[in-house]
Amino acid sequence: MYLRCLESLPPGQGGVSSDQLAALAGVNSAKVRKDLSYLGSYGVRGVGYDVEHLKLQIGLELGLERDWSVVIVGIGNLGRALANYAGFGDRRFRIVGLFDNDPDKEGLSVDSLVIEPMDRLAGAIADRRASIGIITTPAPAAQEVADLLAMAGVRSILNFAPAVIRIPDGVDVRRVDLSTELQVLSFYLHRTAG
Amino acid sequence: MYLRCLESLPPGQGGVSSDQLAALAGVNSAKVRKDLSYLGSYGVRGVGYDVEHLKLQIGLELGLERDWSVVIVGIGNLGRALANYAGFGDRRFRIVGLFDNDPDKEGLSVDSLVIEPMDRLAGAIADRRASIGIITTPAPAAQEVADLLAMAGVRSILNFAPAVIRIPDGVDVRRVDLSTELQVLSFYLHRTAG
DNA sequence: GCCTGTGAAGGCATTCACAGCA
DNA sequence: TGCTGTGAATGCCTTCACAGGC
Repeated sequence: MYLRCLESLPPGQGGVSSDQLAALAGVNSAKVRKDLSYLGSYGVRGVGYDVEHLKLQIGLELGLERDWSVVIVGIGNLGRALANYAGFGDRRFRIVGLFDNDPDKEGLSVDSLVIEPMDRLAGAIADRRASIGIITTPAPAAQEVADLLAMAGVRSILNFAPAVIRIPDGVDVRRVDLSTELQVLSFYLHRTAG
Repeated sequence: MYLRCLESLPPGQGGVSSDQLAALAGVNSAKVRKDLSYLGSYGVRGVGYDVEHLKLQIGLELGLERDWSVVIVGIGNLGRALANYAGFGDRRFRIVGLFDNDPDKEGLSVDSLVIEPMDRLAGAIADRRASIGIITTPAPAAQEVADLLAMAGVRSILNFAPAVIRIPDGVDVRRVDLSTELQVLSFYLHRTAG
């Protein structure tokens, strides 16, 4: 988030204080300083942080100095939207495969990639060295897809299916659940008089 | 999340224990009990919780006994995907408006709704009693859209734009940031070797 | 015997507050 | 004077552990 805030700064701006960054990120300035202190002591007392240096250091810490290859499984509306999504961090994340179990979709192309059948998934992950898998299937298929991904060597999964999936140790999952987000909003609306 | 887990249970299952629910949700059983205890004492010692009753109570707490009207601003790939998204909680959330500032998109229809220009946004929110707004614009437009939404009376915002937006008190924002999610995955991959 | 409800303990993240340095 | 870096204080969330009830 700090990286994003730094990138939104005008190019000329050489330095930034924890107060400024806190305002941009919507957090407390002490938190900014403590967070950034984990990277090392890159700030200058009385002055602030050097924007370019900080961007570089955060990028290094996040592992953004290299590209990561990504496969997407489940090419419905959401999968297609993600495949087209230009916002994937300056192309640090390269999409190298689209998979769907619907034979009718096989061979259709989305953003210069061709949709492949599920039986090619494991081979493709190995061949193309994919380490991230995105699941955009319906909920019932999510666990099976996660198993396939993990088995084939994917070590990080972004799960958009509305289901909790279980994976082996060493594989990391993050869940993005649109309908849960809406339900949380519903809760707040309901709470604050409604 | 518990609600989702309960809904995934076979219809016949009358009761459920905190241990079972914990396994489904991927959390500690003490946490389940503590969380559910905020709803009231609906469990029976030695037995567990009644599935149907629990679903009802959670739904009530979340404000899901009524429908909420939603507008989506920014009808690119992601906005379109969300408009089509059948998974919006059993239609508890009704999409009542699609808006985009691109004149070429005006009048196009998506899932039985027609894309409208931005100058109709405020009127539509008032007329159709929308209380939730979804922002799927590019980052630079997000703040302006958020201001418009808040001004027009929307009280909850789901922000998919990769930007931190500032809104008046009384308006609630949740952020879903796909590229941040990927960067977090990148961090873990980077961390755990290679 | 089994499972809930909950005080108490523990752990983690945030914030405070200020010493230290430019 | 201005702003960082960080111990100490705070507060929150999670987990433990067990009394209480079926």
